Amino acid sequence: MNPYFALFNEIGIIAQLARTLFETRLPEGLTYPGFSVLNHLVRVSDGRTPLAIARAFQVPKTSMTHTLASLEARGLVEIRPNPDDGRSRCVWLTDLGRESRETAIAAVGPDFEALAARFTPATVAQVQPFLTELRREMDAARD
Amino acid sequence: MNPYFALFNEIGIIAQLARTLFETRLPEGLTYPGFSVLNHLVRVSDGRTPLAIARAFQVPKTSMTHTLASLEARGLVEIRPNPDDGRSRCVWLTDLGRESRETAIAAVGPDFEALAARFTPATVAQVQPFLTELRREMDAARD
DNA sequence: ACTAGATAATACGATATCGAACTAATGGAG
DNA sequence: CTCCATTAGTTCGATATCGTATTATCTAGT
Repeated sequence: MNPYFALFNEIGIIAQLARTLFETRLPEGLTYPGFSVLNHLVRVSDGRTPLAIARAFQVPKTSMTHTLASLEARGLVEIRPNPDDGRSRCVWLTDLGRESRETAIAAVGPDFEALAARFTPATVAQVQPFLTELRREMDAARD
Repeated sequence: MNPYFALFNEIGIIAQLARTLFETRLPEGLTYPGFSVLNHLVRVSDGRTPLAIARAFQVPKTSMTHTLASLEARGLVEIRPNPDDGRSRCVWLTDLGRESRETAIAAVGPDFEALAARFTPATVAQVQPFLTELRREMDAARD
């Protein structure tokens, strides 16, 4: 089998397994995409527009509208007008949103520990650069 | 950031990018999950039950019912009674199903080639064992 | 052989995803 | 300043996903 095809096959399965596992740990009502958005906002700082977030995740903006509406309804983010652009809006994390992210991350702690027993952080660190480079490359390729 | 968390984060993004890219290449009407099932049946041989396939993909069996119904409606698989178990059924690839898989794989050929320009098969082969092992481990962990 | 619990698959309803069409605001060309 | 092509976001409809409940069948214990 084509080695690239095999690579993506494996990556796809791992992503699916990780997602399913993670979802069982998430607090009630918080979805995986919802969590991902919270996490993204913490990592790159909030105040982003819905479109910028949609692009970061490579999902249609309509999907992001839906995800954000759900997060807002649960009080995990606040969406306010963009002072620089009347068409646009800015997404801000609430304290509850930050807490929910922390809680979710803490909840998978034991899973990570189980994994650490089998794969040392050093081993993981060895693969990380390749994956980061691959992601960057693919990210750049879509235009 | 936790190295394991970062790892899955990266893997999740790559899977998403690969999926989106792949979907644009698929023949009309064939979905990504649909293709994945065809591919799975070719790789591990067909005649599997819906439940076995659902487990292999770590998706609920109701989802697989839906995916298989769609594949069957398009004539890509045939679903026949399981001679060994009256409750169950077996999924068989049709010639058209095999062809569709081939076509889909061929359609991403150019993308793979573009990738090969940046990542040699040797580099990929270097990372593959880690990913395979990780997948195997996570697969075994769910019970 | 009979019954109780387990298992394979489906039906149904709620939610998620996403393309196409729409609305509102922006910003550049004249 | 006035158009108008572009852009941000939403609405709507079609399809996908998945949890719960249901039906049919199997299997183990008696």
